[in-house]
Amino acid sequence: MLSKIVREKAVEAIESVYGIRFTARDFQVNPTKPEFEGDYTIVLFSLVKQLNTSPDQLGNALGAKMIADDPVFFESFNIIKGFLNFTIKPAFLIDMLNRHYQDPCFGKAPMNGKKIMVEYSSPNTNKPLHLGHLRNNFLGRSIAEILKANGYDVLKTCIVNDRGIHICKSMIAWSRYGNQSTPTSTGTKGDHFVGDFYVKFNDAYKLEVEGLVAKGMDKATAEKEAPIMLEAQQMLFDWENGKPEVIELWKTMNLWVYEGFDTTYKRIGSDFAKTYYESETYLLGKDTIELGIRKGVFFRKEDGSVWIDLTAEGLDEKLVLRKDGTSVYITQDIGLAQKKYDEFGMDQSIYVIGDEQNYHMKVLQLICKKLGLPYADGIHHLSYGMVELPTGKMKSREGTVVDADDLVDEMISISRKHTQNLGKVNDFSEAELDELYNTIGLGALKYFLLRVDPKKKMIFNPEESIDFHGFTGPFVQYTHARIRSVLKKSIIDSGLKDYKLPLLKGEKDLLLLAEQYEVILKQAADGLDPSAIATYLFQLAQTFNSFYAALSINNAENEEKKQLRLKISSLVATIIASGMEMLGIKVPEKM
RNA sequence: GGCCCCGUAGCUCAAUUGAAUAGAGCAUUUGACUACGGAUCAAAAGGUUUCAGGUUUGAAUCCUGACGGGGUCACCA
Repeated sequence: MLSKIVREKAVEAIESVYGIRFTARDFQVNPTKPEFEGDYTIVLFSLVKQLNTSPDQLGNALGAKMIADDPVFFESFNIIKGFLNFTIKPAFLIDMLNRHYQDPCFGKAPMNGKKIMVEYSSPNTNKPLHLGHLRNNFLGRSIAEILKANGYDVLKTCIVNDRGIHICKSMIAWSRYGNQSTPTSTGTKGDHFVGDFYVKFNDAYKLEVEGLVAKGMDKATAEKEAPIMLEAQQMLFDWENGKPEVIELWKTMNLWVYEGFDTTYKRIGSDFAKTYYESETYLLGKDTIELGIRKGVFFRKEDGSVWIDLTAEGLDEKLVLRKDGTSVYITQDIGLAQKKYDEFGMDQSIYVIGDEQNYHMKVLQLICKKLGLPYADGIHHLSYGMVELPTGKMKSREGTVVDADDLVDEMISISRKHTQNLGKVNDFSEAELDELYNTIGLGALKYFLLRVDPKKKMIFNPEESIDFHGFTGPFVQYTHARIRSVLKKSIIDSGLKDYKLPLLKGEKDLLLLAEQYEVILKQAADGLDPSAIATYLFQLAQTFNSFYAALSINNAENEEKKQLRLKISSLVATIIASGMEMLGIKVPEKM
């Protein structure tokens, strides 16, 4: 961690020269901009004021002192307009290179004894997964990997919304229009099969409402009185009362969906240590509500419904239990939070949920805090933005949803086309080719969704397919394959112990960049932000490709340079493989 | 309407969380394979960071206001 080392050395130097102890946060240390000479820069302005001196005076005093104290670490310094730039001696970088050039654990932290739960995916069992779910799945999976690399004991969980009125809608539609067909009998993937009936329900519902309105009923009443809707509500009632044929149908249809989800999850690489089903947890939380009433956190209105008053916190009054005693969404979440904590006792719990639920999650955490629950502070909502089309939000009712399976298929088929055009893997078997197409197609898709800041909504244009050139997954994968190919042509010996030649720009750039990997990993974990890694890996790959074009590796000027560049290449490939793994993306040896 | 989020090149995104001349990719134009992989590299062009004020040595970043876009305010989940 060069920036940290420079910072610490600066703190010491200031103390010994001026007798004042600063903390590391009082001033900034950045990598030096390429147009200036140096590797790391101390920004002097914030110090000047408190030390009552000029930037030049401070810079000279600090620079001289730091070089005198650490002549083996710092080579030189210069001051430009309040910026103190240091050049680092190669020895530090060479030492790092020797230790880590093929170390898969480079940059990762040792176990810290903390347990984190990451809940993600959380699908409904009434329709297939779409592009928004993909962002959720990739984010959740990636965050889990990043936290693991930072020393946490990570537990991936998923809550399946397998119950409720929306599920009954598919069931009603199938009863009415299904004619006993099944995914097998129609050759349809189970989740799509059920999803189609969900659409059928909405079509039929719309027609019935229109019919009632035509007969003179007002729209709001018609929406409540449409026979198909009443049927669905009756079915939900029957389900809750355990009516055998309803439960039977529900089980059958859910099974179809799970088979479909399973296939998709396997393809995209989502897995969970524990899956919760809402049908098994929706009654939880009621006793917590009772506890809250006793504690005075909640209050009961005359009609029997239970509420919490959050107006003091700038929010509203929020219902936590219906007047008939049944639970609402938040009641279940309160219960599930408790259950998870009872089962796993984690220090933190991360919910990967879209930003349309910001308010809900705020309320959830606030309630847990007011109840004095031990896990309240550990709740963290990883709120991500919607994936939108150029025309706006995706809407299932308007058929403007980008289906996950379709998109994955398309990505794989594009990667097949590209690969075949290039014709570099003619020695691959059919099975190897299929795996390669998968690796590249999914790599492009995952990288596309993970390279932007999770908090921001992003736009996906289905008209233009996802790119395979430039700032993309395949670019990074290509760089890895290229390095592996070069490395196969030579042997790395154990030399370089006393490397004395100066480092060329391309060589030093890569070493400095590689050195930052550890900091990037930490940043990604602290900010729950995989895009930090995606951006970094692209920069690393790009820097390598420039280096590759400018300097020969296997035909270097001498053996020492050759070994240096082989090791640098190996380090870069190691970091790419490690970083891509955190994004859930595989890297091929050849492509 | 209340509350929350967002507005950066033609398009999609960055900017080390307040620092030096705001960076990439795509698209456009030009150049580079008998040196290790051209899914690459080198270069050109593209910006009043929505607008108007303010704080600061320093603002895309912080504050105020306007304009534009989105989310949310269910006894739905």
